Amino acid sequence: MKVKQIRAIKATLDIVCGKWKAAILLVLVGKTLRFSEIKASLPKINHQTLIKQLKELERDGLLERTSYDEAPPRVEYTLTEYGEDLEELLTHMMSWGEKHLELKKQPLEEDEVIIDNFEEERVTSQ
Amino acid sequence: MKVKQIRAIKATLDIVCGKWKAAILLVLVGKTLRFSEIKASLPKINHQTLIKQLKELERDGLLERTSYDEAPPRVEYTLTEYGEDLEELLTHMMSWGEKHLELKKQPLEEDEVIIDNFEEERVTSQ
DNA sequence: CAGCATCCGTTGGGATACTG
DNA sequence: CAGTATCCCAACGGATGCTG
Repeated sequence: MKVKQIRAIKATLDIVCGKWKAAILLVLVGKTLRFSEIKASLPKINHQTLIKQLKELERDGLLERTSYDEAPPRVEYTLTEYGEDLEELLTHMMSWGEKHLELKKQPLEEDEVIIDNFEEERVTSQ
Repeated sequence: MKVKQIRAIKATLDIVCGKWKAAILLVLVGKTLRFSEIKASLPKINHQTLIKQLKELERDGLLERTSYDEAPPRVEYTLTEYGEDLEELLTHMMSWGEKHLELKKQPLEEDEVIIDNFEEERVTSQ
């Protein structure tokens, strides 16, 4: 076992493990959205929290922020190459998570709506 | 965008995002280890913390705990099918993380030793 | 050896209010 | 509209001490 490996994994997790990080990234895949549009896609996220998480994602090089000097202000966010690369990984996580949730006898309902509150009661099952 | 997808991803992240979870899982891949052996592989982890994280991983169905009624006590941990399935995902995370770390001009040094302290100073680069 | 109970400091998400 | 500046609280990792 190499430290190298676990370091790389931790690096990934540190970036993606924020409560809304994955959702934000998914929303932005293949698109360029304004702050308000992201917010609209994630109704339950706190305004301030969204700003923080976007900043972190920007700092970590996953997305690019473009600020237009207008009134009213307009700011757009796009995934960088590395952000887009993450989609594949997120899909992978999704596959595993689905299988695991089914195992736990917590079948997911079909749901076509926009991302709303995906957290809710996480069954701690103890 | 479906709530379903992000829920599955969150389920995965919730399980894997503990500070030592990934390391513990990696150590256990393909093996059956005693508590003390896991502890020995992860010198920097706190005794109590390891117990907690193992319990969570057990609760989440990733590993199985076998307690032998002996003196001194002996307890062994093995990955379940679902735990083993995670290896592929962890490898995927590793690939992405390596690429990302290289981008950040923080090349990783080769290191053949056992998992030690892989965290240390995470360069926040701001 | 493995585990429990307890306490503690830090952190991260969230709420609120205010700016250009 | 987008962002800053604070404050708050719950949760987690970690430290210590005790048990069979």
